Amino acid sequence: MEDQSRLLQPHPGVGMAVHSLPPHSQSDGGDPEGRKQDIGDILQQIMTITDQSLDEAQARKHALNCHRMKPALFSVLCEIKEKTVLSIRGVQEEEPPDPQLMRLDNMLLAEGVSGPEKGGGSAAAAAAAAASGGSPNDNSIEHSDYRAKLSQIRQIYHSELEKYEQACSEFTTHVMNLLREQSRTRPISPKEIERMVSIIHRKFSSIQMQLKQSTCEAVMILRSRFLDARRKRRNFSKQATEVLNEYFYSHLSNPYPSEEAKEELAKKCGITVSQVSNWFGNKRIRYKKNIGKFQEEANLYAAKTAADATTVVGQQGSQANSPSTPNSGGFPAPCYTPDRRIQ
DNA sequence: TTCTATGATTTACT
DNA sequence: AGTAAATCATAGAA
Repeated sequence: MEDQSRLLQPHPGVGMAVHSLPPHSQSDGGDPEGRKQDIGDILQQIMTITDQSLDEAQARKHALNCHRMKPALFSVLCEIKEKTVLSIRGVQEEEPPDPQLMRLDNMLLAEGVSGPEKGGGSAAAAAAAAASGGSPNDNSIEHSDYRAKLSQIRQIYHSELEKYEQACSEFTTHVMNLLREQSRTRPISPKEIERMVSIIHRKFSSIQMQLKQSTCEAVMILRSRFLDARRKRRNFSKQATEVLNEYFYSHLSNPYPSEEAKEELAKKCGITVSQVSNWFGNKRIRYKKNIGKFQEEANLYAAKTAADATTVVGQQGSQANSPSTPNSGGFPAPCYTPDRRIQ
């Protein structure tokens, strides 16, 4: 605290620079030549202080500190300082927020890497789902995989960030202590300390920026891999296709399975409900577009269901609960409508 | 390599 | 929300 009060305070009793030395310096014989010699000596000592060993330098420093001319020299330094500080001031003050950094921050926030952790990274999953426009309830395997990888990235990011912050604050306090220590021998304004701190922070934030950049890259790579995986098409098993086709052709007049039916089909085929929906969507449109092409297939499945029906009918009586007649043979171009199905 | 089949995605509509 | 229609992208056949 005592140091602080000393910062840049013109030494009491000392007015202007070299010309007004403390009175007792003049009692040194009052010889101008001798005084010049004296100052020259001191300056010489200061200049050569770096050439000495540490112990010598410490001793010298102490000696200089106690020198009777020290206050005068100190005040000179203060004055010089005051002038230079004035010229520095204003040159660098404003710190415009880096657009690049803001972009990175925004992206990390959007991806759920930075910002508050929401229950098990669901924010990230939601963000991914929203970004890809996919239905959020399927692809659970990929989703969990993606989430796991993302939370890993998140973890690394945060631990690194913490490390940087710790290092930064450690370094800052170290430098501040150093400056405070130095303020015993040279005048250091609080402004200067502030400046130094901001320089340090800038340096560290540029390192942080690198971290953010590489984190963003990692997320991008993960994202693209994830999306690629989703886009990668795997044909359904023969058996699954058979089950779906069976349903489709036996419900040809109304090939719109209910939610329950879809679930059942999904279970039978080992695929998701939205895959079933996709399949029926594709099938309807493709069948409608080119009925002729599907004729053979239709006949095949019609015969199949008919055969199945007869075996069941044998025991049950009239027609099985197949809701529509699998009008085998000539397929009239059915005109599907989502609400009142066939027209 | 090209072509076709097919699962997934996108867009627009109701 | 569910669908039609167009489109994308890849698997698998030729």
